[in-house]
Amino acid sequence: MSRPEISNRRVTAADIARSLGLSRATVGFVLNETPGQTISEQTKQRVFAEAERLGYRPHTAARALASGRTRIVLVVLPDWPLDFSLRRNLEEASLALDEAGYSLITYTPHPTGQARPLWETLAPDVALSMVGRFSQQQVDSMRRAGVRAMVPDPDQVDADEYPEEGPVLQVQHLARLGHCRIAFAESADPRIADLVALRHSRARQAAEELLLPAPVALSVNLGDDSASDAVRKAVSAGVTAIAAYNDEVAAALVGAALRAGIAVPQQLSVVGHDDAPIASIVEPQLSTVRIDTAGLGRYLAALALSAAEGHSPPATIPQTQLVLVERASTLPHT
Amino acid sequence: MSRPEISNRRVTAADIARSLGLSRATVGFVLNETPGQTISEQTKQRVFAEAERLGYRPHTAARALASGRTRIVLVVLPDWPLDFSLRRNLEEASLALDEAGYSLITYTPHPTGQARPLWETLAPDVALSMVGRFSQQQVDSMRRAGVRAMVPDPDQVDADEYPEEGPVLQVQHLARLGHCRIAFAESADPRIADLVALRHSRARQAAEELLLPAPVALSVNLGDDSASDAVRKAVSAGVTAIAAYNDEVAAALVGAALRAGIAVPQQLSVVGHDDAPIASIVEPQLSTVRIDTAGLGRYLAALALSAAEGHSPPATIPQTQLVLVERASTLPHT
DNA sequence: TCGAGGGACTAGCACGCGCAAGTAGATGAG
DNA sequence: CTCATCTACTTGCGCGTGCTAGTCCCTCGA
Repeated sequence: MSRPEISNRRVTAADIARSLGLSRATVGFVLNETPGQTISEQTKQRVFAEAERLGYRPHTAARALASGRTRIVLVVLPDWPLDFSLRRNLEEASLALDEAGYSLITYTPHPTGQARPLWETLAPDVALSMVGRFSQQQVDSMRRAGVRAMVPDPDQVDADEYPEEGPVLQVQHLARLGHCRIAFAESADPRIADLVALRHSRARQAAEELLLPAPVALSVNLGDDSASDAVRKAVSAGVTAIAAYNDEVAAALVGAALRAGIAVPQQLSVVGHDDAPIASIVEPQLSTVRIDTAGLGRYLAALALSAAEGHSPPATIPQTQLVLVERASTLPHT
Repeated sequence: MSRPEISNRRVTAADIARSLGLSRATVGFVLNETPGQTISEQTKQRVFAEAERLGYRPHTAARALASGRTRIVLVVLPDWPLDFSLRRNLEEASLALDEAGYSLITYTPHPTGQARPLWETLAPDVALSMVGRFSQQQVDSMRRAGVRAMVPDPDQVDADEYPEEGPVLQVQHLARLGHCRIAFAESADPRIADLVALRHSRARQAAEELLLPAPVALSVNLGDDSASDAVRKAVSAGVTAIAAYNDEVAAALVGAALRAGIAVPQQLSVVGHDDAPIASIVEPQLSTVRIDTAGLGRYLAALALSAAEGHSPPATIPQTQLVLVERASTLPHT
């Protein structure tokens, strides 16, 4: 019934206390659910109700100053455009962190390195790298800025890499369709060279295990004509099926093939990776590998949280479910 | 534990003062170059030197609490992948802001909208939208969170509106090809409803000026079958050409048309917007509108700064050059 | 009757900084 | 010599929270 008072000042915990005839401390204890305090249930409810009524929002800066923790997780991203799946991961992670009262902020360091790195001004509780390990210089800078935890932990050298199983699924799928001459199409973008190489090598391993010849290596640069060259190279090498680094590369190959008069999937099968929107947009729709991005995102969040609160990290990388989605861009070899 | 003790505490302005036998206020005045204070040159130099020596970094949270300003500029980005030029412009803006003591933080609101928006926890001084105007709900939320300035300014309804000329180019292009029955395909995504509506209305205006009937309104939701419905609706309305909100929508329409046995561009022309990578990936390659964002970065920074400090905005909007890139998805009406 | 032992709170400091209001000493005008 | 003015500082409050160290009252056992 009673409307929140109209005032340009922001609502503080002291306002709640005053309006309820309580002390600031009590209000703080209730709102933070501080352990070791005995507050009557009735008072708690009154505080919650009044906070709601007044539209109270804790002042982040004040809280950070008092507690020494910012409740910020800084995710350091590489300089290349985000894969669809990575974006979804981050969204999922952000949601999970938000629930725990943390904020996820993304940051791409500048190549020039002129500006102060964002962690110096934000002083996040946790810095999480999606680019590999932090450099010693970065680690020092973060420590000085008060970053209490980093992922991967610079003190622990053992690297638990994400087991890229997607390319394995791609190759197995193509093999099951009877394709023997397979190619793997890399993205030529140097900034993602590591991940590209990893996926390529996993594809090679998978082929080896299936006693297939090593995949022909193709390279596609989005934005120029290299996809046409790649298709030409593949065809002249007798390739009947291509596993692509991701859906964009796959789509580029499909487009180039069609332009060259090569029917997809009748003459050439192409399988993508990530199940990005583009996979179901293009014609023919792409067979691809779907990643359990939600699970991965939650894992990321759990990793950051454990680092923030000093728990031990989640036991294992969840066996995220990869699924090969069969659409129209792959067909049995004839 | 693991490290030899290096004075665990962070360096504060009080440390500098103590070490120099000065008061904290003096140090503060020097470091902030506070106007209206007379400090001897010698003292200034000693303060600067000592700050440097001790590696002093102002505590952002404390400063924000005391001054009421966070010196953060929050750039709200759309949910689609950023093209390279926009990325570089953001970097440029970030650099320029850094020089002025501000930090640029990017933020992409979550589709689910479940998490608290980042501005509530960061309380930036300025929120800058790259997605069109902020919704009234967002504006209210930001005001409540203490955001002092927004770009574009929600109070100035017509000012500094980015003149969306892209749709005009699309319609003019289609008209020049002889198409009369034109449709505009919106994205159904509610997150970008404002920008979608703006482009749609610009397309409508352009059609009107060319004495064409108002474009048929189509709505496409990436990820479901709505593109097929849209194509069906367009064809039954006698439409021969579609201007799409962006390249993804355009690609989805092209895919759906092909699947329905409608030849693109022979029976249906489609023109996209943004010149995103997908535009040159799909087959047929999309005619689209390329946005030249050169210089936009520094302009953005200047815009944010003027909003932050209450100056009048920079006079000159750089004349961003829009170009219609003609590819294979549009043909003259027969 | 008294004191111990809670339950339910409150008083108040610390966090690091910005900034308004003061103050001691030097200088110059009348 | 007095007083105003200026320089070069210092004192100290307040920003909104988190949290330690109480305080007050009520109940209960002896």
